[in-house]
Amino acid sequence: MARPKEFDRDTALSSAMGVFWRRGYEAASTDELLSAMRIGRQSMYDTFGDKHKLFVDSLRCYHETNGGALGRFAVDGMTPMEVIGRFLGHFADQTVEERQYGCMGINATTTFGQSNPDVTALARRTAETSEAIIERQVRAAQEQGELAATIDPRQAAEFLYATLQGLTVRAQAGASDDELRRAADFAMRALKAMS
Amino acid sequence: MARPKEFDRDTALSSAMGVFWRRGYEAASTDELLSAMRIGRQSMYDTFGDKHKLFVDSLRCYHETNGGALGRFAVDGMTPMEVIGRFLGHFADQTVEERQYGCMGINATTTFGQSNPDVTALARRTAETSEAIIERQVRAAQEQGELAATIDPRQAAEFLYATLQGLTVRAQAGASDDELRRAADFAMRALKAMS
DNA sequence: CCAATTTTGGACTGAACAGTCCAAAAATAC
DNA sequence: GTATTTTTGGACTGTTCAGTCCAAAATTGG
Repeated sequence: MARPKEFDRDTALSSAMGVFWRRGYEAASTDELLSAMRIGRQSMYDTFGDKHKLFVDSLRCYHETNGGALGRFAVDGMTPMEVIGRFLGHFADQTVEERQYGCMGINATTTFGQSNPDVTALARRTAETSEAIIERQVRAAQEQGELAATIDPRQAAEFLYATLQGLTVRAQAGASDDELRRAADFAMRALKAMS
Repeated sequence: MARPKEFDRDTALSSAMGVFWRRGYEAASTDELLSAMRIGRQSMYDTFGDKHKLFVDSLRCYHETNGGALGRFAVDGMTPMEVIGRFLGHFADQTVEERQYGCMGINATTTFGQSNPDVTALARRTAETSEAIIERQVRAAQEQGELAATIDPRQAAEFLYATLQGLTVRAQAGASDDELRRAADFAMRALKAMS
């Protein structure tokens, strides 16, 4: 057999993801990507094809490592409604830097719209994953009597996910801690008030 | 005196805005902008400075022509809550094309984050304008007894604006009519349930 | 009708870009 | 140790980009 690759594909991909996330598709030059990935030009083209394929793979990597991020907000001892509250309120725990990079999925959506099938499909998968995680907490909240049983869990999850995306954009735009917290609190209070 | 400009500045700017809105900052080449604006290269540089200044001016133009767009949703004979319902539900009236271009302000935010002071300031102004329009309708709804007087109008407006931004992103990502309508309905029902 | 001033558009420039090519190095299998 | 295969990195390429330059055209004031 022949010489093995010196680098780990997933590690390099993760580095590329970071660059695309922070800089966006166009602003991320191949040179910048290669420096961050710590691999040679040819290795990148051999392994990933071209810049656009690398981006799609990076977005897939983001989906896999961060798409289930909501799931990690659930900590032992928290009630389902407390978990949902953290979904909406987690911006308070973020640094200014983290906020301003926003969500790579949203950034990809606003950059490519639906012009790219791969990006659209990945965005859809991320949305489905996230909504499923939220829906599970809504159902749990209903089972524990924290939330009215008459609420449609799927609809509630779609609403909460849209609100979460909105808060992400507001945070990226530089909204204050107070505004973000107030909007999240309001959403939670409105949810609890429903019957 | 001397020869007057052959083109109208605002008309040209409006055309540039359309290109930046649809294509994004980087993807909009100067050639594409000039074709759309129907002016020569030199005229653009003389009048607007450079591409980035043209973008900021375009964003300002967007703010001026579309920032108050929410205000136009209010039609005679509608109750304040019906108007708010249209804020959140207007996506149903949009074409697929309109949806996928999203909101130029959000697109600018996800492209530039807070790295550009002019963009940040304009995004902030647009947010303030929109929230003020929403807040006015919330107060009106309270005065007419459609909404509990105990609700803080500003907080409600912040919440509704974040939700609206989220729905815009969901629409841009290709969410179905049904999902958009359900999420908007849910938000309205939650709002009405509050005391 | 002429002088002054500005617009205009096409040619040009230098830089940056994504992507290719190729020779040398490295690692395995035998 | 050698043949084979693959990686590697740097040089290279053609294109595209934002922005500049300049000469000709156009318009107004007198």
